[in-house]
Amino acid sequence: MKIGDIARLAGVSTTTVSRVLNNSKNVKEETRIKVNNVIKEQNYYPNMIARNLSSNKNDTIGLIVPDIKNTYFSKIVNNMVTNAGKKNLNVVLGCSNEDFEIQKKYIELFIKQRVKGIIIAVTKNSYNELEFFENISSKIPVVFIERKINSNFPTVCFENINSTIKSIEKLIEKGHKKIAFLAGDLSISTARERLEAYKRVLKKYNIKYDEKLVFYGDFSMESGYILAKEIFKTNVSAIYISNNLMLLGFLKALKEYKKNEDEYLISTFEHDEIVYFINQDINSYKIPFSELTKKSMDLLEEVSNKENKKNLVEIELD
Amino acid sequence: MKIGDIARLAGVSTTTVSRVLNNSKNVKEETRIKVNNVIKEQNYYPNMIARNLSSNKNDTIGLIVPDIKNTYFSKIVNNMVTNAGKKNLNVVLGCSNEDFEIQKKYIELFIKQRVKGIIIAVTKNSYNELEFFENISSKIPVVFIERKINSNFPTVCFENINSTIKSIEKLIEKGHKKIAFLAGDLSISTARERLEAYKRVLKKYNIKYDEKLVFYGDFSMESGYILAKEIFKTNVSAIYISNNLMLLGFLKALKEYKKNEDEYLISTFEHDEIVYFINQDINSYKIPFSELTKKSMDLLEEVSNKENKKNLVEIELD
DNA sequence: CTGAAAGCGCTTACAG
DNA sequence: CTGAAAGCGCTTACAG
Repeated sequence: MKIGDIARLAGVSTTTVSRVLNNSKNVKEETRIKVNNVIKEQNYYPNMIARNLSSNKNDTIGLIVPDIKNTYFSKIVNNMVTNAGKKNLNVVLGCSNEDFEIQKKYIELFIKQRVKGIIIAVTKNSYNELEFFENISSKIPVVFIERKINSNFPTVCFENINSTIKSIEKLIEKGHKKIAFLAGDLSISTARERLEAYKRVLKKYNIKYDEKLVFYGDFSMESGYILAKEIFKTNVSAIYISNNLMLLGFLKALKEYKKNEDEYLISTFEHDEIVYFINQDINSYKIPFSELTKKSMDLLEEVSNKENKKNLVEIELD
Repeated sequence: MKIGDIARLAGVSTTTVSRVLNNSKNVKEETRIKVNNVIKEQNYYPNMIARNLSSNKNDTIGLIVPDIKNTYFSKIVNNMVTNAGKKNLNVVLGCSNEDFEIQKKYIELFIKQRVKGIIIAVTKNSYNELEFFENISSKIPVVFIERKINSNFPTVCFENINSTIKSIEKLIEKGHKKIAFLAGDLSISTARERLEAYKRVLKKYNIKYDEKLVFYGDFSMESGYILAKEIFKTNVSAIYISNNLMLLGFLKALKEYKKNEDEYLISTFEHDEIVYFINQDINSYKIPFSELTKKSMDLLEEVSNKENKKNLVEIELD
């Protein structure tokens, strides 16, 4: 069943059927009804492949995330798919698993697919590959989300520095001066920014920066678990943990070592609802993922039309 | 940059470029090299939209899941995308959120997109809509995963009944005769099959089926939480919980009521790694998600070629 | 081993 | 308000 069949059955030209399909103004009401009836009767679905080719448009966007098993990213995926669906846009998904080569493969796949654009939360170390991303961006609209690679590229992310400062202030307000910091993988912008925030807030409160209180991890549960054991050896009782997975690793260690829940006061950026089952008192943000996905789709649209005024959209948290 | 440009620059016809692009046999080595050089130089990516239209093929598959925030399904998505990527197939994703109308919208979107086929874990109650699915299946290859709707439709899922029987036997082996059962949403096949298994295993061990020990939930965390409180009123100490989310709800209640961890012996179908942080002693399966996704893609291929011998592929667990 | 030409199923100026 | 015809960027018999 193709547009020509509908045309024949309705006794009109394919042009007219196309107009009806696209809700074009210039169709007599009577004709429109006649055509729509045939479409209904035949249960006809227009071929978007053909439409996209001839109109040089595309209604699918490519989304690439580094780790969909991490609930932080599965929430992003969920929101993106849902918000895209509302606009009748499809989402093709790539999971890079933090591997640059796999990420590259998905990007190429999506370029060949001539998707409307690519929205990407890059793998670690991607900020070393600016040339690659410049090249890609010249072939297809690209919007970076969650993780920045460079201020020249269109990016939508959450405001990290002030948000993290506020989180750490909550610890200070409770009287803590010795605050441990669990850093994420510093080849990822969010990890760097959160560490920067730690340094700034200490300065703000005239607390001396102590290198021994900074523990370098990699955003994984494993590293949170390992570093927890290091922290147990110190006498700190307040901690900022740089992401949800490291928090889980930390909590796991807490449990294994039969530590009391309130032995540590913890702040983190975001954590899964699941954590409420373990410890109620962790300070974190409720992250507006839906806003992130909407704004990234908006920016993608602007980039497509080469009308993006600003490249960096930062979403404030509270 | 299109195939004609490459042809011109290489001094050959578009036919030849197309042959090179598709690794066709009949091209002189010299020509192939010449063409490939131009492709490299121009950083040319063939337009798959056009290829798909003219060859009447498609290299993307549509995947629809009911709830991607549930780690059970995000694991399926992750494995599907990864395994598809290895075959250079794209995956467009739909998240139905257990809503039949949304599911329908994604299906129609994917049909219009003329995807290679649809792999779907249906929403609850979908088994009431056989006519709809028959209709769809006549337009596009469809493979059902995880949840069955009817034995006439191509389906890949995990073996539920014997697997659940074995899980419950583990409780019986430890001397338990009074075993509570937390049922999932019975409009979903997996919930029905697990309940059936419960009945069968009781019969097998000559344990009287006691309606009061069956608690009807809906697969949600919330319902696990609520039913836990009911269970606390009874004197059972062994429980089968029908899925991962209900387990979490149960554990949450356990914690809130300051129950001892070993007060209940629990079996379940699958649970997130996260549960190890809460309770080490829960009996469950390690689910081979990768196998599910591979077999569903294989079956989709067979269905496409109308050469599927059997409609139901059940994956045994151990 | 190579190429001219028709065709995939749509859209879109253009003409009326 | 409607339609004939060209075009989107490929593939694929067919002929040589």
